[in-house]
Amino acid sequence: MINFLSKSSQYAIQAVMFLAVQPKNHSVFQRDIAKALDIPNHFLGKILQMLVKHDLILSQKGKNGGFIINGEAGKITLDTIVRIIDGDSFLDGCVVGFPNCSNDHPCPVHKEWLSAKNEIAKIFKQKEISLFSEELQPKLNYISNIKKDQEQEV
Amino acid sequence: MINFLSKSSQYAIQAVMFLAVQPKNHSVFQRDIAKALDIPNHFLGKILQMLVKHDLILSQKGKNGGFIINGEAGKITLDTIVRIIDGDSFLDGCVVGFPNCSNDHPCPVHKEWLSAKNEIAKIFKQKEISLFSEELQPKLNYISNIKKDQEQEV
DNA sequence: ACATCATCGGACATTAAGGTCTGAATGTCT
DNA sequence: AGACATTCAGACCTTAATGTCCGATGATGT
Repeated sequence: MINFLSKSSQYAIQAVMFLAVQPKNHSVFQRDIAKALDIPNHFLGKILQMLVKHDLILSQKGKNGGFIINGEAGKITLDTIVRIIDGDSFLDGCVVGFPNCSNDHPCPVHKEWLSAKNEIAKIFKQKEISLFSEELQPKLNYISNIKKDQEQEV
Repeated sequence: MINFLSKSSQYAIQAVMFLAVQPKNHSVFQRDIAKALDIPNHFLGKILQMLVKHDLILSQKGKNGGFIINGEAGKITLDTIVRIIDGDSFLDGCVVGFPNCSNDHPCPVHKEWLSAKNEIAKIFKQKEISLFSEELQPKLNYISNIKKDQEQEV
């Protein structure tokens, strides 16, 4: 299976979704996020730091510390997260890797791939985290259930 | 930039396109394909071997040897090539990497991503190599021009 | 002030993809 | 038959992403 997004981006998105689902003003420890989502703890650490630096989430050191979503959780889009982690050019480039493929000088699949990329870009830009909860509560439950499943196993 | 396809798949597709564009019964040496498409020579070697094993292209050893497309060039789809190189599950899996995401148990972006994947799958399955030449001759020229550009530089 | 706890930050280890090299196998030409 | 040219096949190296470790930093409660 080919990863469209890097693991780092995937983990970042998962973490933000998880934090967005928490009760108001409820911060979570890194290790608890890692356990709930089955992400390597220290690897998650660096990803959370990046999200903090870009003000998507807030961190608090020491006792009763942890991470919490910054402001309006719903305003964060997947696009924002991926650009922070994987950079702005995550949707650029030729699918089949021709070096000088461009709109002026299109490779054989250029037009078709452009259309697919636009649909992907739409998903990433339009969908704010909050929309998922408004549209489909069951989907939001998916994420909180991950934690519950984990606890039941222990 | 994130690679949707692996380099190996990209190189394989490029090589097949290149061979499909050659004059009838005209075989090409590995090193000439590599030079024309700017692909590492020996790396291309293994990819060509895989394509030979799966009967997409034919090989001939010795003097006047080389590689040539097998049968109806136009009948080869991108899907066929990618499955040979990257495996059958190249479009499976959750975009954001949730471990147990499925149709029955969808993650927050499951439905949207499914739709995007379907469009991508359509591109890869429907589009035979021949269609590109029928639809858009300039696009086919793109590939032959790569070789010409190379020759001019030397 | 002090002990404690969790994030922060850099160094280091592991893994998988990508790429290189060399010799064997096999074909063609004279 | 012999020389030669090319693919075939495996071992090996390199690089970037992923994952681990540990000490420094800063906040909190007593």
